[in-house]
Amino acid sequence: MVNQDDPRPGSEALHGTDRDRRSQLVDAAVDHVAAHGIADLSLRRLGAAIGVSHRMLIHYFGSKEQLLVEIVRTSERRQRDLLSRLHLEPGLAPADVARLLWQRLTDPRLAGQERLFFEICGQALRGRPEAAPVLEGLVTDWLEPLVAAETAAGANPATARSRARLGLATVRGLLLDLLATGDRAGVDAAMEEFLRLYYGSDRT
Amino acid sequence: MVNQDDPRPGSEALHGTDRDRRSQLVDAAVDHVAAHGIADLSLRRLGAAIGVSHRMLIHYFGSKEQLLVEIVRTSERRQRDLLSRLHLEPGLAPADVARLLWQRLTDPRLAGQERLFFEICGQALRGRPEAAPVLEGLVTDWLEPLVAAETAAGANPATARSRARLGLATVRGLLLDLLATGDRAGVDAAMEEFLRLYYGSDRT
DNA sequence: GACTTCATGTACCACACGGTACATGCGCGG
DNA sequence: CCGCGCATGTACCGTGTGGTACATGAAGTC
Repeated sequence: MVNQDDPRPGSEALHGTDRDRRSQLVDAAVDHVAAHGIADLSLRRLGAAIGVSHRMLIHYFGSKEQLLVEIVRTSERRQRDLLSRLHLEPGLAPADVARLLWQRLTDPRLAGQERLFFEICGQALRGRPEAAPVLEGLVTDWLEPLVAAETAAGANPATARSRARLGLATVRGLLLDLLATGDRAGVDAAMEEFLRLYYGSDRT
Repeated sequence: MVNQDDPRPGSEALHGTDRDRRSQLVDAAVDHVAAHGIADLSLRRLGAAIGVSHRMLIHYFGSKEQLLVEIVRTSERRQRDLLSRLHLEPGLAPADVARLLWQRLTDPRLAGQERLFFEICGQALRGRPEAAPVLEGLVTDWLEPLVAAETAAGANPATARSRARLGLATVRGLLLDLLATGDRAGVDAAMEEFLRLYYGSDRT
């Protein structure tokens, strides 16, 4: 009765509702963080925002650090889901696939997530531990499918890797531009210019 | 004798040594911030690091906010100086100019500054007020010289703008890739691929 | 040589933070 | 109906923060 908190939340002691509550909390936390940033997050404010006392966040996640790890992981998963959920009808030209992907990425409803992405990058580059694992997958995780697409399109492996890396970097750079300036038309035009260079001027 | 601090540092009351001291402090602060990040900066730690009491930082800058403004502004100025100090001998092909600029930007000694750039971006995208002014100049300030270079190379204005925007975004995306992965060779290869697409395969 | 000015330091304040101890109350097994 | 386990809340603690009041001492002035 002295200490009734399970010191190992997430262990086998958690079943059913408890696990549900936990993921429900982390979902709400990601939403809040996508909207308000991760920089000056405090357990108290987060708790107040999602309707729980900061005590419970500690209870479910052990510490602020672990909660942040969970938030970052979940946010990453959401990002990746967005790509994998992109089921394309076959017969589309690569340039059109890219254009479609760009359209989805720049959906204003995703702006919060994209901002969060760059914010987490900034923190991770500083060595903030809970954001550091992101750096690993930041490039490589996205590279694999892109390389696959390039090789399928007939590029030799080395070129495919460079081209994939280039495409990823350009998309991110333009995304940053869009978030900073909000100049949708200008950024879209730059993207079109890129597609022209990347896939050739003929849209097959 | 009650309050001997000038409430308006930077006003006409500051002359000579005072102003020098101030800029000396902000220089040291930028160095420290480039090395240790801006996220969890505290006046006390910064003061200890650069050899001054946190009291004096308040004295010279009025508040932490204003100090951060100064730091960001100075860091920006340094970045831009880096570009303008790039006096190139004429007769270089645009692709070679770009390659040279890329070499300088990716100098490991600049890694701290580059990281700081992305960190500030992340914060600014969140609406942190002292970083917000950065967003304005983040694209446009760099676009002007690039557009000038493109038009000089014979592109029509609209295309020049899109191409400039694209080049800037790609450089930044690849810079982020480099900082995250450290894979210098891979990123350089992607850059070469971009230059090939951007300026054509022939290196005049 | 007394007076003033001002840069700098020391000690302090109120506050918000992460984290902990303890209370409370709900839901379920007997 | 009881009793226990557990989710949740409240009150607290130590710490570090930005910012302020006041002390101190070294220059410069008349």
